[in-house]
Amino acid sequence: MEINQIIDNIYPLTSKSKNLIKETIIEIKFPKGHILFKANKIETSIYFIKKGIARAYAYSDDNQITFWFGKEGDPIVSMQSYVNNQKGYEDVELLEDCVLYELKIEKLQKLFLENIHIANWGRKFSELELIKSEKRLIALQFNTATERYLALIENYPSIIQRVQLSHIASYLGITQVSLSRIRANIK
Amino acid sequence: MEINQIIDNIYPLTSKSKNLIKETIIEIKFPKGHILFKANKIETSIYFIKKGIARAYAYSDDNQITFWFGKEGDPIVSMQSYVNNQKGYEDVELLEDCVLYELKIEKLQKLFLENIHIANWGRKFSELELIKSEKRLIALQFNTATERYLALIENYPSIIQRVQLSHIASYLGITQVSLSRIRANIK
DNA sequence: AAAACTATTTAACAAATGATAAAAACGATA
DNA sequence: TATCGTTTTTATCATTTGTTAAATAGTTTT
Repeated sequence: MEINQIIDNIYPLTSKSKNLIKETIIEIKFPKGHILFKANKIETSIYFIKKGIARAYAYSDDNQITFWFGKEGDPIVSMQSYVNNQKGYEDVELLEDCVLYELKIEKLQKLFLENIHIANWGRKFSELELIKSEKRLIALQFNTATERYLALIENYPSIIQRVQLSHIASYLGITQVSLSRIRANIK
Repeated sequence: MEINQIIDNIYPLTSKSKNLIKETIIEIKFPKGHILFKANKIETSIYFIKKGIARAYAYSDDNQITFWFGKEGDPIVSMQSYVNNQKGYEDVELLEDCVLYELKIEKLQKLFLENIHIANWGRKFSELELIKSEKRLIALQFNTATERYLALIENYPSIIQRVQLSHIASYLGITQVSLSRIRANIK
């Protein structure tokens, strides 16, 4: 997805303000398997996905638990770094060859203080992420694993083709074995 | 908690900007049991809790599931109304006699467009709520019910005195019976 | 195509949680 | 204090999910 559309989908800006954001952005490619963010590190950039798919995961004991997927148009953000300038707890791995738009957090925050339209764009950005997070939280609390799996393939059918089931299982809050069972029961 | 402190805890403002927000705020009291927000309704206000405690819940089949608690200093927001001007899915019930600060969403949004400091205050507000939501999500996905219960009483010991266990159980994503079992096993 | 490696499914048993009902504890109030 | 209503705990059994290991399927490499 092109950067103009990504920016405007969050909150439409005049081309003047949009250009101020775009001047801080560079396009950058990474191969499949690249680790974009490392846990326990303060990240200095956020990204938007032009092409590709990524996951964020953290460790629980020895095993990785995926808690976020991003695809074309989605932002990749270490919230602890972005909001509090603190170390994040997640790795982000690219699951396909990716083309990303990179924004330096420092430059963006400078724009927030200088340009009210961009400040409101940044406000809207967090508001939309908050809505996503809240919906995800409620799904996890209200729905069974089977319901969450059906909702996922309903909302994003091609994820099954693009992401391996072990990652999807941990995203759903269950083991891979349990997901396999659920898939067998649905048919 | 006083409104000046609540505002400054989100993002410190000059007294001039802070006064613009404070001019839109009224203090208002409600008795225990009052239903502040109703599901399937567009809410026109957000609140901050000066004194008291509240919960948000929604229905799953016939039973209420609590997915949020708020205490002194916390905001009470129907995110769907606040962000998208759409109907929310939650009721908010006051669990004690409460003193609240009320802000009309419309007035606040007008200030966001007029005052860059307030726009950044609004940005920070959502960012902080987002961090809370993400932490909650990860706790739900990573930790067992027992761990979530222990973390809750660690972070907020007095909640056991202020909120009945059936609400806490659904907040933790388990039944009341299951929570009772967990509590019996801990001792 | 065979071999090596990885991902997914299946099986068997253990542990955690859900559902329902009854008992006990707690609070409010007459 | 006795009674009524509500909340919490306990008990029992069913269901779901976890754990471990082995089997199968799918991919990549040689």
